[in-house]
Amino acid sequence: MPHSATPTKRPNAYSNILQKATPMFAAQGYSGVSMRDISKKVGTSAAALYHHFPNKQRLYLAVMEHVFADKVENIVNSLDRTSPPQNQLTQFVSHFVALMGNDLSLRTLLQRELLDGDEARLKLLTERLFVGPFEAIASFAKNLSSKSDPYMLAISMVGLIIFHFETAPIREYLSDSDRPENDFELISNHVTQLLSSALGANQ
Amino acid sequence: MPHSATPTKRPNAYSNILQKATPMFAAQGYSGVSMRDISKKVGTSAAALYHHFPNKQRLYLAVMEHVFADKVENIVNSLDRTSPPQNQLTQFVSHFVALMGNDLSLRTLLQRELLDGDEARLKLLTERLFVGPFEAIASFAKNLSSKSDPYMLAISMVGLIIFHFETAPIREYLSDSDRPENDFELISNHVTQLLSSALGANQ
DNA sequence: ATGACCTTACTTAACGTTTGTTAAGGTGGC
DNA sequence: GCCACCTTAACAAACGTTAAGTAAGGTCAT
Repeated sequence: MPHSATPTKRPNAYSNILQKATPMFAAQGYSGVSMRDISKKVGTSAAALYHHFPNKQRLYLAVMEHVFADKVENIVNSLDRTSPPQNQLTQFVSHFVALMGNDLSLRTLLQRELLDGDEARLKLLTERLFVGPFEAIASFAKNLSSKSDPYMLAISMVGLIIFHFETAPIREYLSDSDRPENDFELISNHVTQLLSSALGANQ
Repeated sequence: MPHSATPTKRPNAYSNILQKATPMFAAQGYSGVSMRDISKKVGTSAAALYHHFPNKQRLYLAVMEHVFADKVENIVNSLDRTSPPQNQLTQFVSHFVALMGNDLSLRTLLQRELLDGDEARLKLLTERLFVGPFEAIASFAKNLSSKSDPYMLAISMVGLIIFHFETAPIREYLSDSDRPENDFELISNHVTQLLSSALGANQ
């Protein structure tokens, strides 16, 4: 073989492991996935993983960092602070719906962390990643309504969106009506309308 | 010992095991808790558990049934279908907030099931337990607003409440303002107000 | 260009522990 | 004597992790 057939074939085992491990941890949780499980998916031995990560905990942490980095920060970048708060609301909702809908691992790991995360890790994650977007959301929430606490409102907005994805697997059993596909736009519109009629009315 | 000192001291090992295992599964998840962990908490040997349950899976399922039974059904009973929908909304929200706030295991196991539950178990749980309350909520939601899909609205209501509890552990790191205690009434009022101003306005 | 040397990336084997589960037997109330 | 209820001991498998060795490739003085 003279030179690599595929031009950019240097998968960098490290990030390849992260990539393979991410959906596994998302689907089965930390203690539901063994190092041997991961090694099988990657196609190496279990011991090889220890060449790249000191132990399982640190591998998991690296997965978290890999998943959350950038993506969460992009929320604050996607908001145009100069536009009227109503527009910012619409912007945020459609952006966040797309984020949660397209990245199953991100949403699942986020919810797992809220369930399983010890205090120290939750504090770290929150301060390093969540505070920024949260403040940005609360900021335009404050301009939307003087009636509600903007911080509670921000939590409500996020929860509203996430729960529609969380309940997606049981939706078809909940109501016998032939539901349409789990359409992002359906959720996006529903949430936007609910929030804007809640906040637009009694400002 | 002539007769039992404490009058009703017949703990019925079976339900005692369930009682001890419930918060453990809620906190650590299915694969995070071993049969020996449970046996230690109960105060017996691990093998003793197999006298009451055929295996770990069935023990877990019994825990689920034990936790969800009654409590979830009570939601539909707590609703007075004859009162105006606005009152039903207030009733439901305060009842559901109390339920989620007072029973940590219930909420946590519910969320774990939505994350981990295989299709078959989710279908079973939904049809046997969730459909009733869900229809009841959707029913008064339909009378509240003709604008939104009542089924999506019902999901929104539940998600709104649950997420405020889900994010409770990171709340203090999210905003530096000295938050009050995680007050049920605070959440209850916030959600009720948000929903009623959303739905009362453009009926 | 060669050999010595180092680093990187992996391998197979094995360690001690924990896992779910079973077998075999004992004890106390009916 | 029987049955509900528990015990201790053990099983094979899977767990996280480590040890030791090897093959490939780059570096560098000679």
